[in-house]
Amino acid sequence: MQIDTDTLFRMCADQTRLRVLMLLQQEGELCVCELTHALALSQPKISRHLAHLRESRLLLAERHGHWMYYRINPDLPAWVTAILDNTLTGSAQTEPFCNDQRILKDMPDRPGVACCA
Amino acid sequence: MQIDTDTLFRMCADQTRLRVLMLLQQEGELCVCELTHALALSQPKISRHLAHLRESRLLLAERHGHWMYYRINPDLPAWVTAILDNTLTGSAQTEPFCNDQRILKDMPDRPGVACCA
DNA sequence: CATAAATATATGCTTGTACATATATATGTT
DNA sequence: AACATATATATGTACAAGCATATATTTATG
Repeated sequence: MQIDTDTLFRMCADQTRLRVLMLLQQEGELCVCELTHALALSQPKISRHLAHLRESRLLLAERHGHWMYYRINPDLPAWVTAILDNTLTGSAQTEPFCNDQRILKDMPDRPGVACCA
Repeated sequence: MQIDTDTLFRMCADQTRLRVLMLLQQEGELCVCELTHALALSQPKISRHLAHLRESRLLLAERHGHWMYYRINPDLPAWVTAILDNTLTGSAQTEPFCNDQRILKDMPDRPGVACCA
C-alpha cells in the first residue's frame, strides 16, 4: 500500500474530505447521495472529492445497482488507520462533524437501509 | 488548548512543516539554525513555517541567548500527540525524513550540544 | 425487444483564492 | 558590529468551487 504522509495530510487538509472520511469511519459504507445529503453540499463537489480520495487510495468504491458505495480502504497501513481513529476522537464532539452525523441519521429513504425489518 | 483538526491537518499538509515537526518529535528541542541545516532550506523559509506552527499552537518557542529554540507544545490534546506519534511511525523510515535525521546528527558545532562531555 | 426517459454519479473547463517561495530588509541579542 | 532570527512585499502556483455536461445503470414505453 503506497500511501505517504504527504498524500494523507493533503487529503485530510480539506474540510469536505475530512467530513467524508469521518462519516465513513463511523458508518462503514455510504453512497454518494447519502454523503451529499449529510454534508448538504452539491453532488459534483462531493463527487470530485471522492475521486481524490479514491485516487490516493484512502477510499474504495463499489457499485451496487444505481448507487456507488464508498468505504475506507481496509488495507491501509496501521499508522494511517490509527491517525483516522485519533482524528475521529478529536472531531466527533465538534462541528460540523457532529451535525453531519445527525443529519445522516434523519435522512429519509436511505438506499441501503432496510425500511422494514 | 484550542486546536482543531482543520488547523492540525493544514499545518501537516506542507512537507517543510512536517519535516520540522518530525525532527522536533524525535529531538525534543532544536534551534532555527539546526533546522535550517538539517532540512537544507533557506532561513526565511524555515522561519516563516515556524511562525505558522507557533501561531497554530503546535510549537512553543523560547529564546536562549542568540538562539531561538522550538519544541512541540507539551499541552496538546492526547489525540494530537497520538497523531504526531503515528506520523513518525509512518515517516521515519522514508525520505526525506530519514535523511534529515542523519544530516542533523552529522552537523558540526551544534549550539546546544556539549562538545566535550 | 429496442428505444427512450429517469436516476445516480463522474468529469471538463474556467475562475478565484489561499498559500508557498524568494529576495530584501528589519529586529533583537551579545 | 556580528550573528541569529523574523518579517515585508511581490510573485507564482496548486487547488477548491461552480457550472455545464457526460457516462452508466435501471426502469418505462411503444
